[in-house]
Amino acid sequence: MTDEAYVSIWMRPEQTSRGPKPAYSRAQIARAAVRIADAEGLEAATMRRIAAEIGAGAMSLYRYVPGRDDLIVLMADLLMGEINLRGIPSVDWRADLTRYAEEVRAMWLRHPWIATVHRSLHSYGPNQLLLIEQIMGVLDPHVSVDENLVLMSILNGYVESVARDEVTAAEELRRSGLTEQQWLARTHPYVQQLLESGDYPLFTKIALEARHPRLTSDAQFHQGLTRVLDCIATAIPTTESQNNHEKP
Amino acid sequence: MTDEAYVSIWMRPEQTSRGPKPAYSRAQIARAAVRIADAEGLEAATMRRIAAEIGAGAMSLYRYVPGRDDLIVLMADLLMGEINLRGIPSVDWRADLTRYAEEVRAMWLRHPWIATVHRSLHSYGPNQLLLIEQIMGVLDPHVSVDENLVLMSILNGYVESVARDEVTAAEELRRSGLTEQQWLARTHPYVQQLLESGDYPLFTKIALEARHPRLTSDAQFHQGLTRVLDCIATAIPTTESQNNHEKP
DNA sequence: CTCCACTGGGTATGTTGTACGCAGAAACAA
DNA sequence: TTGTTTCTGCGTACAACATACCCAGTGGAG
Repeated sequence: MTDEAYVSIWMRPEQTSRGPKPAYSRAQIARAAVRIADAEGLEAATMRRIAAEIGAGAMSLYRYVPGRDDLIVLMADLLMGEINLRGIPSVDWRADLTRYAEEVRAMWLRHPWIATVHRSLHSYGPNQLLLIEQIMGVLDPHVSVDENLVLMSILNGYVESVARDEVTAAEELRRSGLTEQQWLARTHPYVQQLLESGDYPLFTKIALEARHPRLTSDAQFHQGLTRVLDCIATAIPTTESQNNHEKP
Repeated sequence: MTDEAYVSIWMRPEQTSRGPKPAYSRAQIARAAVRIADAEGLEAATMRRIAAEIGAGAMSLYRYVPGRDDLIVLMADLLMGEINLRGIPSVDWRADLTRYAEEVRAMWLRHPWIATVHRSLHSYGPNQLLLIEQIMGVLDPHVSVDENLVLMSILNGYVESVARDEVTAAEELRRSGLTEQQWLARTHPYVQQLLESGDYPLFTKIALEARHPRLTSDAQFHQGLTRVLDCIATAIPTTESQNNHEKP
């Protein structure tokens, strides 16, 4: 299915000309793979397992996809399509970016395995590209393209890194096969050892004094998000709706 | 080497009591693995390959490390030890955080495979924990622990997400085995197709009008970093050295 | 009706992490 | 010193993986 000048799966559309009608489709295969990865992790989504899920033989998948890596690219783009940005951009950029951040994080939590997928320009499919269009459209009326790129890289960096931490922990818990209580009980001795060693005073300060880690992960997320959006606000020249800053 | 209540490799220190003197060591094995991963990617650092690198039999490694995943944890902590933060915290928090950001990014570029490693609390080794101590120490005199956590998560999010994008591209190039020119020539048709489709006006605007993507990656990185630090500055109550803002 | 580009998929191969077992070495107990 | 125990290095073996190759069957093009 590949030849020497292969670039990406997006340059190799599904084609059907002569011969028997295909029994399956890329979308069907990708959806089955996502289902398995959601439930049991990306490493469980093997070619054989995916094929079994749709009732096909293992080697049949290679009629639709050059290899497993390309299939994962398809899966990732499917996920990007789940992000619902209807009504964006609106008149309220801050609300738009908040909604975007929440949607991205929610998608990550639904599909924790996305943290293991490498994404770069040539792997961007239609859904990812559409997302870029919509999100760049939010600040496009207010700032230059260059400024827009910088600000979105800060926002995306924050959102993805928080989401990454959350799903890393969630995946570890799932992989362990333990309940959350059991897992915490297992991890506790290590934390205890660090605290008692006395070598890590600031880590100790975080563990003992900080209220942030005791908030719900939702609240933690929004706390940082608010700061990021405040930062973006200062970069926007003339805003009629100057947002409410609160300093405790 | 593992039993039912296994937590992490940091709870299982290297021990030597009875029996023959070990011929190798965890550190030696981890260093060899890092060397291979740097040169050929993490997937090339197989147990057999690492063992061969130090002149051992494949199964000998399991006398030092419970499994490959734990070895990768050791490798990651070795990398954290490369980050040189001598003289931090100083009196100038902005210089400190800039240096930290640059050091982290430089480390990522030296070891691109770090992007594929999942890190979470119970995988944090001594070097990672020391890094946390040092970096939390920078703003500790100026803000509350909670504020500090939020601000550092924004900074780390930015730094790691930019570094991640850079090393993803670099790894793709390496994996292709092509020169940069050849690689760009390969990718070009896809970009061209996107531009010509007319479906992605903002993507087109970025490709044609933006100057940001034409800067060196160093300059791109520092541009966003400056903004992040400006954002942090607004969260610090009384600063004697109010930094120079420039608005074009 | 003939052809052949296509399909589904069985079999086979090379590579991986790692379980198991064994021979030898070093510390301990006598 | 002399067992005895507990460690070491590591060869062999195995299950799981992605996937190359092959072949039989199918259905639109001529």
